[in-house]
Amino acid sequence: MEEQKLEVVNKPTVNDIARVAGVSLATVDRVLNRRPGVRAVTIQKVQKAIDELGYIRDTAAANLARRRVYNFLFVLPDTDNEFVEALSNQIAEQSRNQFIERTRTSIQKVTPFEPQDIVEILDAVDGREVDGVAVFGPETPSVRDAVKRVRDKGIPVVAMVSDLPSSDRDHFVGIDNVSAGRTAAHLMGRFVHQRGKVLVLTGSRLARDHLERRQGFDLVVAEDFPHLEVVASVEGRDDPELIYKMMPEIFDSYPDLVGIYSSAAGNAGLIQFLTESKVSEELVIIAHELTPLSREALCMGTFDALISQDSGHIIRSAVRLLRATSDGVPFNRAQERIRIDIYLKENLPP
Amino acid sequence: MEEQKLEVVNKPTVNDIARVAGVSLATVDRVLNRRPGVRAVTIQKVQKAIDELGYIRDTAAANLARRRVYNFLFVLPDTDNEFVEALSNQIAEQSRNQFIERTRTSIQKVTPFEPQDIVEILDAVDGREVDGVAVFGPETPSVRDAVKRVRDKGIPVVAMVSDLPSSDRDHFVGIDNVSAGRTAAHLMGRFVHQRGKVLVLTGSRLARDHLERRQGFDLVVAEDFPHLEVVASVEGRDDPELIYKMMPEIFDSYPDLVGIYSSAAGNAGLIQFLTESKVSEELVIIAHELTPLSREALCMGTFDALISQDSGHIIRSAVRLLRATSDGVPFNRAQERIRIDIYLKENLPP
DNA sequence: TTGAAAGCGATACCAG
DNA sequence: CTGGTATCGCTTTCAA
Repeated sequence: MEEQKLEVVNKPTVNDIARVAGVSLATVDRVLNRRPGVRAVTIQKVQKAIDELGYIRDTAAANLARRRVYNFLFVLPDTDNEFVEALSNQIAEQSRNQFIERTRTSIQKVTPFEPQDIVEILDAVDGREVDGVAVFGPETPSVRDAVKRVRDKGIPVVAMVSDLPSSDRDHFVGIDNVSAGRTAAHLMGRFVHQRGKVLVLTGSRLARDHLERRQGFDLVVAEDFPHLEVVASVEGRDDPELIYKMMPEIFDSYPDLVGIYSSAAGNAGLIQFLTESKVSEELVIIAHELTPLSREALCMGTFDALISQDSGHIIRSAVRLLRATSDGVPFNRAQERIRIDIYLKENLPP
Repeated sequence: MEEQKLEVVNKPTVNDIARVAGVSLATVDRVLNRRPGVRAVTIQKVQKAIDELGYIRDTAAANLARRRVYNFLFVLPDTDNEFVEALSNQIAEQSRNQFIERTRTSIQKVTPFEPQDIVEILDAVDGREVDGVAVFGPETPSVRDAVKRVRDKGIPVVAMVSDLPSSDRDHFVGIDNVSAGRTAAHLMGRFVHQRGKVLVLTGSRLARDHLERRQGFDLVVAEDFPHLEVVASVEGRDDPELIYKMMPEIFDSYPDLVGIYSSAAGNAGLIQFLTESKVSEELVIIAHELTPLSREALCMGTFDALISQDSGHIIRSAVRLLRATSDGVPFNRAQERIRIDIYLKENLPP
């Protein structure tokens, strides 16, 4: 029959399964979605047909029929930090496209470095309203536990930017921060020609990303660049003003400072100090995240390189992962890998 | 069960338009798809309803009803070049996912640096079988004209990796190659400490990407790094053996060579020569594209840095652009921008 | 435990 | 010119 020819060319549908298995559409659907109320024998029959035909579900059609809408919640620290702002902006900008793809996103801002806040938000998550959560927050036992509780409710959670490892984690959306620190160290080692001291400006010891960066940085300097010495790192709490105030003392303490690795946020304070105080042009500065401010500093030559992660990619990736996890379908690891971007003044995006 | 709360936010459908405009579904569809046979007044009515409701078409549903299948053709040079291979592999790897998204891809290999071949393929493209074409090829007048002819048939074309500018081009999927050359120069300038000569190893003068890279490289060295001098560039035709054979003479001619910018393909020949001949460890080598071979060279310290573009991203982007153009819908510029990736041995992907 | 039938949002064919 | 209606692939009542 002609019918057979079509079967070869077109991809099989639920109707094909039903016909081959000799059951109704409803039953096929029950088996497909692991719904109860089907005899074991029937399940076998249907499963056999599914396998034989090499059935692949048409998610678009399924979502249409189901009138599925994904509701995702983003939990971000409530700072005026440019990078966090970039993430918020991306969530807003992408919301139109996400809308078209049947997903709605909302943002909850929480007090920075205040785990208890995150815990409360997470515990308040209602599975009837929220289909997935993306969190950017510190890694503390309480946060980890709260994340686990959300997952136990069957709601997928992804960690953004800073990892929140757990045995049953869904995924981490961000760069390998140890590797980012190593990269910064390599650039520092090769950009600095003379012998001297290097300072690491960090954010908070609660922030896993900051710790990892520092760790990677120290390792590589020690291994590969004997002409450099990393001095005790300074905690800037991502606070521009604090950082600005701390700088003079640092330069007094280390007259032979040849480089600064600004591994966290608060670059505004650093930039302000550097431009005001006219430090040596030789001083190599490597910072994190491409933002309007850091971009400007890079162009002016105040910064020498930037280690960055694409905020647009992070948000898209978080949404794709949440959707995939929510549907129980696989995702493309390579596509979801967030790259460690290196920016010099020559490869800035337009 | 609880009442649905977000009911208000339901997005309008064709039915809503029909109801508001007081016409039938079929008429709404005609207006929506700019089909003929509708009175101007009626069009006005419908358009008004569309605008009022803020209608956004559900592409998934439309594609379902239309049983739309996108057929895209990729035209690639027929070389054993690792980067081209990576592109082919990506096309193959992604085909499963593309299949799910109703798009089929096929590949046509053409003799490298042989414009006539591309022209023939392009002229043979049949609009009934192909919905879009992605080309990676040299920029010659004949190729440009052939591309134009394809577009005139109403078939979208995107250029990959190497741009094929034209007044009515659809899009270019790849990095800004001038900027890539500038980036390589900056790294070279900062990595090389002593004074000396730098060689640019290029591929073909037909390849626009190679030309642009060289141009950017020269510019930045001249501007910012007076301790370096760029010598006449050498054309390796992306051929490892040729490159291997040429190297000894080059080193004889320039005893004070301090760096090589391998701006094209054929790195295997360069690597082979370098490892065999034990040249100075000081020599800085910057090459293009992350491949198994170049990755190894970077890890071993044979290469100092790699400028790269993500082959997976390029293919995904080409497909998304072709689909969007084909449907006449807008796309997200930021998402489709291919980054100039810089790889050091510390930030290699796993 | 199973099936028939009514949609989801959009398109397309056939009448009128 | 315009409208009615079947259909796309899948889900979901409601009956049987």
